[in-house]
Amino acid sequence: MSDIQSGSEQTRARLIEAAREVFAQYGFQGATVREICRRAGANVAAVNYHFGSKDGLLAEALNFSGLKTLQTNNLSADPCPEKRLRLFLKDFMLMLLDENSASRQCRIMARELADPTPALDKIVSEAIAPLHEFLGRMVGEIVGDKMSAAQQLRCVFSILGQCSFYYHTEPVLQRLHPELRYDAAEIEAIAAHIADFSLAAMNQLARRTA
Amino acid sequence: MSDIQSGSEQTRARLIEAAREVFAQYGFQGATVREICRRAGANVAAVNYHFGSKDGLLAEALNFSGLKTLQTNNLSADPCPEKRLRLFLKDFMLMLLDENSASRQCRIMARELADPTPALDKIVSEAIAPLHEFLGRMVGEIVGDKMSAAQQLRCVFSILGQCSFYYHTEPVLQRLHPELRYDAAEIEAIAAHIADFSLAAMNQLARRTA
DNA sequence: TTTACTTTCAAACAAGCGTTTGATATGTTG
DNA sequence: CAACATATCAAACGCTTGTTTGAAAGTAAA
Repeated sequence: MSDIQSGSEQTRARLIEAAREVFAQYGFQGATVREICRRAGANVAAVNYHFGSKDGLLAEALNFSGLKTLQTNNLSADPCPEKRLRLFLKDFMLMLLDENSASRQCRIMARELADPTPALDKIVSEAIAPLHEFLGRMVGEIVGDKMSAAQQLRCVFSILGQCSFYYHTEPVLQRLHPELRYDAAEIEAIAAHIADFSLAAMNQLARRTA
Repeated sequence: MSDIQSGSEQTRARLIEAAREVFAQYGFQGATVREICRRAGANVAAVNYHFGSKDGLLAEALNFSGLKTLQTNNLSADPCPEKRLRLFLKDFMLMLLDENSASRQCRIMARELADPTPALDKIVSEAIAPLHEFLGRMVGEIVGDKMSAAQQLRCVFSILGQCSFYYHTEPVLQRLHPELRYDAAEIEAIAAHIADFSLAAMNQLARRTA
């Protein structure tokens, strides 16, 4: 502990950072321990020494802080739930589509959905379940008591479905609409559309059943 | 050709069928040639003999006829575009979520999105692009000329996003709502919600800009 | 310095992968 | 029948994988 960090802690941190890159890029199956160690400048045996196994490294590489701060900041942003939904969608889509450290976490999570490993349990309980509850409360504020719980849940799914579509369909859009790029302006336009579309639907459906 | 099929053709067919199972279950990377041949009751060398390679087998295992007939049947079902959208969503969600041979094709396609191989080009050009155009025309009939082309495209994405969400999020729902099962009644309820939600949104948005 | 412990490393291990090989049946054709 | 092309097979090839090993280097206290 002569330096800021012990050598061991530095290696651990570099391995975790490299693992996030490689897991996000290739998925758990496609990622190789050797590539992670190469990027971290560490020996192949380092992963098993510090994390026990490749699975152990994945568990430590997960990080949901970005998603959590997004939600806590949103709650204190505005009293109007419609405005909070618009704000949430903008931040969420930027996190999902813009290239940043949080989007890498999203990539890892999305890959777990397509090809679950034991890490999916942690992802669901610590990230997805809170997100569903967060959006559930927001939808509840918007439609009031004019919808059943099942209807409200499906509205949450409709919102999340629209968001995740743009994420999943990126390789398709590159082939069908190569002129379309996910720059900041485009992402905000997408978020605005999802907000318009979803609020229009919820208001109309709440009015109809009222 | 003494029998109904030559022995060679039978082996080919069994390999393709087994490949669809295994690719859908494990993805292209996770699927092994040995497992496919075991299920087909064929020798390990059979894949390379009949299809050249594992990639070649995947290319032959793709089949979009279910998706195509769904669209052609839909076009002649009803003159009213709203009703056609409802019908399409019911059929599409049944294909996506109910267990049948078509849903296996969807699994293979979805896995290609998460982890593209050269087969994605064929999937996009032969299945996804026609589907986007099909829905684009339907949305155009519904909103008329009250929306820009970009807005209409985003409405198509909103509809497809809601559909694919229920597919992608199945492993999550098993953990969060284990009581929820994708039986025929539930799938039809989901399809009806997506139709209600999307038609309410499109009608409201078309009215607003008009 | 000696001792004990932690961390790194090159090398190897065992298992699994897609693919290839050459022999062996199988069926068709002259 | 003989000759030939096709199809199947056990076996092996070359390579990559996650993991293990035992020695070497580094670090800290006695």
